[in-house]
Amino acid sequence: MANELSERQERILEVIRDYVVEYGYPPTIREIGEAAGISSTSVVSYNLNALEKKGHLTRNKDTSRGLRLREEMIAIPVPLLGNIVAGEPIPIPGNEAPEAALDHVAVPTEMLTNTDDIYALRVRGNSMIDSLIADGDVVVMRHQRSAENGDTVAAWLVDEETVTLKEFHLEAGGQRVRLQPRNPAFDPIYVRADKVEIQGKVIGVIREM
Amino acid sequence: MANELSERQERILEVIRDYVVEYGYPPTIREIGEAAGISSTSVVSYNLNALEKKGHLTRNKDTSRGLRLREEMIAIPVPLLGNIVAGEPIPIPGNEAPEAALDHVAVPTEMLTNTDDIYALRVRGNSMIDSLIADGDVVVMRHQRSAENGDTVAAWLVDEETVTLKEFHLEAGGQRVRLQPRNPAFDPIYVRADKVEIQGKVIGVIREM
DNA sequence: TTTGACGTAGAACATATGTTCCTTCTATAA
DNA sequence: TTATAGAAGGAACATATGTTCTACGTCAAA
Repeated sequence: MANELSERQERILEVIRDYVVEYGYPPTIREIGEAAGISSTSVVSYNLNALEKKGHLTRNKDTSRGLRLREEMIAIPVPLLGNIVAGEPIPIPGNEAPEAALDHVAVPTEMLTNTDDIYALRVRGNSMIDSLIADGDVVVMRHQRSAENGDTVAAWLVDEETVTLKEFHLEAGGQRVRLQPRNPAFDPIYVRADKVEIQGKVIGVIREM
Repeated sequence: MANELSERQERILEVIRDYVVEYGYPPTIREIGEAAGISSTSVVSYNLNALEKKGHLTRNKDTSRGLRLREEMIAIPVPLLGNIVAGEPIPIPGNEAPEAALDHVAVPTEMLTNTDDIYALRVRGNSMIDSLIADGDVVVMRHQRSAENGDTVAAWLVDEETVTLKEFHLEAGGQRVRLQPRNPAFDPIYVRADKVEIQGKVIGVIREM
């Protein structure tokens, strides 16, 4: 029973997408109508409600431009705290200086659940190449001091005084940590558990070319 | 001369960011005022104009919620056309079936200039590991049949019947193509120019973990 | 002190924009 | 055919929302 979209509804969705991309905010009912070739505002509203019922968007009553696509195309501004270099610890998102962010990068919403403790770093140098991360990449991080097996974490190697991004595995009854590169062409590193400090979890990588 | 932001303006920017994340569209002047502790709409408007002059956002006259942050947090919905597997040619974004997209992924605006001919593919398998791309990654592509030196392209190797993502270099007076992995630990491939077909240019990679 | 730029308030105003209501048209079931 | 529901069109309406104008306080230059 009509869970598919009418041609008109497909068109409306497309119009909204295009509009948001162009202007950065959703269109009004009249703008949708104009772009979709619908003269009556009530008809647009009618179809918008139908689209909401079918789960393609959300409306906010009595609110101008008060709609949002389910596809959720909004990207979250994440503070870009600086560069990550192999020889230095990772800067922590301190409450002290939230203004310290160099800039912000847009991160696709799907990549995030809650936005607290999330920050980004631009990678300098190719020291992370064995974890498939190159010079210039942006890594999206969640700040945390512990990790579960299988997490890709930023680990501070106490002896080497180096940060590295690797897959975390606690072994030998918690005595030893295996840091597994995400690139199968490279070998894991084994370190005594007390010689590793977790600085955060890697939740995403964004590379522009 | 006052290119810095006043405390109030910082606050307004923050309010807008939070609001957009929460609702998917920008706040009204009154909503900004309420959240920032400003009683007068004209003051909000005044500071919005100041922020526009300083380049932090754009306003659209007489338009409700007609503002957009320069940081450009909108992500663009890009059609996710399918999987890329080493043994098969890359699906082309055909006008025939624009509905063929499996899904859409949000791509940070900065990654894109114009949105035509852009599509995304999910990588299956680790055959692209030498270009720092792993199983599960999403590659953002621009469809094109030619490439310039230094572009990272999706290349179809005629003899091997394989697609690979590599840096493109035309050498030997156009006779030979060098396909350079983006990972310095791997060696380049040399192919006769007529044995390579460009299928598109890689403009970005998104990895969620 | 006076002047003027800047930031702030509050109220009035104009209009941008969602909603409601009444009709009309079509298609399908009774 | 008649009845009923879905979809569409148009106009009137209510209000959400940006703009304008006047006034006030502060601060630095003249």
